[in-house]
Amino acid sequence: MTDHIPRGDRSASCDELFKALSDATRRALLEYLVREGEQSVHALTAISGVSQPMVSRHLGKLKRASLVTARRSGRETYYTARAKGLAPVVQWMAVYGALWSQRFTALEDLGGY
Amino acid sequence: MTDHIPRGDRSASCDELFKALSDATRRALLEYLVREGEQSVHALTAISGVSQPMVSRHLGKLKRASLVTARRSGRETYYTARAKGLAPVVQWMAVYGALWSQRFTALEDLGGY
DNA sequence: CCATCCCATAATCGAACGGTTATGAAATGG
DNA sequence: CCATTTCATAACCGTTCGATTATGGGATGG
Repeated sequence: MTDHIPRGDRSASCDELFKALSDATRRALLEYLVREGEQSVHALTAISGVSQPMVSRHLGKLKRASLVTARRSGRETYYTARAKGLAPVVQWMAVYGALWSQRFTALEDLGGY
Repeated sequence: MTDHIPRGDRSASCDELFKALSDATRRALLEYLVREGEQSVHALTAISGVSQPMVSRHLGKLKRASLVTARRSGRETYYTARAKGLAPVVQWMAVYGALWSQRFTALEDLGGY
């Protein structure tokens, strides 16, 4: 409330976000977390197709990009997709997508071409 | 009309798009094209902060990602931001952003900033 | 014509990246 | 306790990437 500008420390920069999303394996992990909810590294490794250390590193990047959060319980670490993480990218798309459509008067119906 | 799914041949894959958007210089070029409209490589080089060959290569990537089009006129090449290029990413965001918001019932301060 | 301008490509370099195996550190369970 | 599970980190390798300088090839204009 005291905070009009929501540029919190947990909000990643657009650059970091786009970089995090630019890898297919990372997106697959993220998509799985979105669809299935909180998952352990073990479970994510099972469906990722890459080694466990690689999964950990990918999750680390997603975490640094504020796209996931980690919860440690015993010897397992559970990762969860973070809701507000995509906000900066959504905003970027809104700004440039909007200007874009506006400039071209939306002769594109997104479905028609 | 025969085509319900907008998966046209000129539409780049999500992977290619995210990769194209993952570089700050490339995004700056794209943003400039969106704001200022069609520009020559010369003009883009002037505002990019990198060398002309690098601008050409960045534009090449944006073009391969279907985010810009090129028009050659004499010895100059004019690049234009392409409206429909962002569609796959917008769709991706819609799908996962939606599920996300739904799951967390949030999207709370997205309007705040 | 010839010098010039605009652009693209080639060669090259260092940094970053995705991936692997090996190792180590906690927590769990028999 | 000791073996095992779970995860993270380290060391390493090949590839990709961003960026540079150098080169070449078309248009342009004196």
